[in-house]
Amino acid sequence: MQQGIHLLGSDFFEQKTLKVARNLLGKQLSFNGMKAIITEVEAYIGEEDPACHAAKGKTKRNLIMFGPAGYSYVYMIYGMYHCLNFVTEKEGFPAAVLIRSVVIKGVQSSLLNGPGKLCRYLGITRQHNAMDIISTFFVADLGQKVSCIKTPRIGIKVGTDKLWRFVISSPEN
DNA sequence: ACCCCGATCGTA
DNA sequence: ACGATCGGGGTT
Repeated sequence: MQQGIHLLGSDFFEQKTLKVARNLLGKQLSFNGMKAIITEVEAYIGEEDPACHAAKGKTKRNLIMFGPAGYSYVYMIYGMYHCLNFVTEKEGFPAAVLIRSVVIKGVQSSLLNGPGKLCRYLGITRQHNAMDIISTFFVADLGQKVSCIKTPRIGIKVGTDKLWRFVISSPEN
């Protein structure tokens, strides 16, 4: 990788999920030779969060969410799409951040502005579940400061009372 | 074996 | 507003 770029490891992800989510905005993710800036995320936090996949306890699918921070959680949705998440918080506490939108230089935003779309474009599938983030997605802090807005999460029927969606509102100060 | 549902997306 | 499409998870 380039010099001066700091890759985010388990120390970054093993924090409160809302903090991780907010701080993932503006970070760079590298996959299949493409560099994507994260512009929209959502937090899913614990068994008390009805929208979290861990709300009904541990299953084969959501097992990785119960493990230590710093691993990917990729699942298939609606039989056609995949969603990329980064597991957060301490082992035993199931939580993750869903990557909902990214931008890639020179790529139409319409191909990247949705969790299913960005996985399709980047080539992320279930085989990328439970991977070590630092050596698979190379999430990097480029030192870019961004501001953001908070909104309710999208596309869910429960848990819409929480403002757990974070979107970049302006690229720089 | 069967049924229901979904952290989506494209089309209408 | 709606259908595509199929794996996960619970139930019979």
